[in-house]
Amino acid sequence: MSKTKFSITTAIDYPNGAPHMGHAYEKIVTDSYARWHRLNGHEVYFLTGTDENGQNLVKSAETAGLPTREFVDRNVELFRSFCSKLNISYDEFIRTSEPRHHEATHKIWKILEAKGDIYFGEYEGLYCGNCEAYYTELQAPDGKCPAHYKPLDKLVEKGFFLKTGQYQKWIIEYLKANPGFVNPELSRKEILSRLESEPMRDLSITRPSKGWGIPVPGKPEYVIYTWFDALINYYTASESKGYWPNDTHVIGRDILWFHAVIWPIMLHAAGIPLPKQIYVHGMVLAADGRKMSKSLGNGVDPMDVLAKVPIDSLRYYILRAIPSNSNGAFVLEDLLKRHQSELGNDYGNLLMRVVKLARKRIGDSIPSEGMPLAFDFSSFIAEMNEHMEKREHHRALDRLWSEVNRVNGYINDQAPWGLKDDQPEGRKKFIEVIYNGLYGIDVVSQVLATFLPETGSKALASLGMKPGILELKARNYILADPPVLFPRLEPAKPA
RNA sequence: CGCGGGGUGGAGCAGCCUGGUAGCUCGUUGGGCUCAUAACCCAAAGGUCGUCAGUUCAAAUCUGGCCCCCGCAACCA
Repeated sequence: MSKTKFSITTAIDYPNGAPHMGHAYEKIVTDSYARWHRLNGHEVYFLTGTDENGQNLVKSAETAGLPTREFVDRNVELFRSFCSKLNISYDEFIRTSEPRHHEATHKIWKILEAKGDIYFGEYEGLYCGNCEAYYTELQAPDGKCPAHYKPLDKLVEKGFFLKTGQYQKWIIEYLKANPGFVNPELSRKEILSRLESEPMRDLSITRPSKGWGIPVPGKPEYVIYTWFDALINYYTASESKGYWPNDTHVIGRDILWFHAVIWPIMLHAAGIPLPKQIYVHGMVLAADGRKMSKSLGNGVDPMDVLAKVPIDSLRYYILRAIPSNSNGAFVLEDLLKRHQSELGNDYGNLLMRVVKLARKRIGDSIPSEGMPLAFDFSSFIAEMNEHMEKREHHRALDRLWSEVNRVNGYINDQAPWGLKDDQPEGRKKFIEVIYNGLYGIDVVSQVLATFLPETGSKALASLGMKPGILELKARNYILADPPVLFPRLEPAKPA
């Protein structure tokens, strides 16, 4: 019997600098869904990668004083090692500079060109020479560049266009007929109202070549616009491994338009099936509630956070404290608080108190035979599934924590330390209570490992278990010295 | 009148669709326990639900006005 397949992607990252908190967020969220499906026995394909085309990279490389190729390679390495630091369990890392991606892009280009959906034309717009970018009248209502406050030039540029306009009606109808296609609902409504409010212009999909990017087939003086090729990465990688159409594209609000409108139109026009869902996560805001930005200097570097706390504290914070479907502020103090109270005191300490007591009074081997189970976790698992299915991981973690508290409460109620070894009934009851404490930790940790892989794995190791096997039944435990999973944070010493 | 989201005890959020005891997590205070990372468990205090008006027997919840905050606004990754 073949396993259920589940394929999930992140947006690919633009490597013109070091990875930031937004990248961390998207990868951690996507990773958790991938791991959740693996725990459920599904055959998972998790794709991430880098978007390596576009003039901005050429510019950034110049600024850095490096050849573009070298600059890009160096930054891509940063993204790769970033993923490994965050314990991102991707199955494939695609780079849009790879030949296979160039080939796939050309293939789709040619299909669309043959259909007459690509044409050569002129684009007229307001251009800022300093930004090397065009602005719309909405962006620059006074005709001045919003970044440089200088008057914009009216420029006419020749290039290729995709007839997105003629698919406007189709995409509107598709979004209406498939309410689950864009999740959450408010993102779908937002896209729909924009689509219905004004006519769509055709998308300019080429730029004059500066020797970097994917050349237009037969017209090497032009390169293909980054967005046009970038979106194709999902298809290039997934299709070759038998995972197209993807189940979920995980993206940020800022790139919703391209994923929920342009990408479906490209696929539809080329006669390729659409991905099943676009899941739009919120944006990580700075502590002041504004967008993290270099110019405001309000950003938090994920590497700085990792210097203070274990990776799983960051993962936990990002997954639980930032709502899955809206923006949330990243407050370092709040993260540190949760590290200590929720992770350390609630969960870490639960493991410690039960395992230590067990090893002291029973020993390392705790057989399951004859043990009545005090917990029924089936509704917990069912509710976790519901939350994850709805892409509400913050609620899933909330739910998970109520189980941590439940097990802690059970230990307190039963007060096994008060049960005496020299009375047969007391001894029997003691072992039962301890067994159930371990059982609770076992189940909770199996589920937790999908969000906090390192923590779950360490906790399970001290029960003699491995992550990845969730069984709601009695199992034999072989105990080992439990590690301090979330060390208490030293109060900042006065300098 | 560009589109959309939000304003609920100290902090972060749920509830609003389908009006009728305002719920959760953290924090605070008191108690319990002593197995454990001074951790855990129980209890309590704390809110005129942004504001003004309307509908209603009854509004955080429905309607309208206003104020404030935020995201997006298509050639940008």
